[in-house]
Amino acid sequence: MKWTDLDDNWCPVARTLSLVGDRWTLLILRDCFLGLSRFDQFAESTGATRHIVSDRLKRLVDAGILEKSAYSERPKRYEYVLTEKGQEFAPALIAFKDWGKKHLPVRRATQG
Amino acid sequence: MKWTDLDDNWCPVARTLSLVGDRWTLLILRDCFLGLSRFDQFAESTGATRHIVSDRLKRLVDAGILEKSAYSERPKRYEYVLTEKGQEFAPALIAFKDWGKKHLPVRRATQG
DNA sequence: ACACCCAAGTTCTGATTTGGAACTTAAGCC
DNA sequence: GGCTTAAGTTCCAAATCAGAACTTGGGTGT
Repeated sequence: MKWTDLDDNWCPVARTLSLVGDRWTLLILRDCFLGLSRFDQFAESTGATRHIVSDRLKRLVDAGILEKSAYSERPKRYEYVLTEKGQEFAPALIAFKDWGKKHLPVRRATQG
Repeated sequence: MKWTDLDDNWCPVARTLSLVGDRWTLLILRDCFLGLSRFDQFAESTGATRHIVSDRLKRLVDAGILEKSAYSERPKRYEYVLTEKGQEFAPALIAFKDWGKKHLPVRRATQG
């Protein structure tokens, strides 16, 4: 079974995962909430390859979660911003953040 | 960059994703909340291959999100149940569920 | 005893997806 | 003309996945 076969699953969680169920997609979404909006920013911030960033942005735009618009005409330059549908994804990321803060503390500076 | 390189990221969302940032893992977690607990149940319910189920259950147990315990001694049979750490992941799945229900309605039975 | 069934995995192979780096396109700057 | 920026695309090797078969340990039926 593959990715998109979940998109008509009976379960709303599964349907959601068919769209955003991979780490890079969710990381890009996090970046959007942090105010980033450009291709290179996503690539640098997430650590994903440009290849992946390109693919995931396409999916997100197709799904109506992000909107691609030109912020410069010549040279053509685009930015990606959250649609309202995308904005409403915030609770999920907040839940991830809260869980991570509580259960996965960064354990560097080992009691130095 | 790979999966587990996110586990000491400064961002709690990224750290969370290093553990549960893939569709099968999250689908298995959903099943746990629905009351499923056995290997074959996860495989059938999620549609993931046994290979993947095996791998993801291991990760979840290692991470302390699920606990593996024998429900039968001879033959040895195991089940997987949410730890408290795992239980606390509920808000994230609820957020996914709510978002999916609102934004990704199943569009079959097309106005039949 | 012998054949068949179940649960929980593991193993195998071919197909798909990644990762990483280089290349492209279009324009501005010096 | 040559360097820089931004947004992608292309290429190949490596990692991961899908699907099916096999394994292990025991129970059930005859």
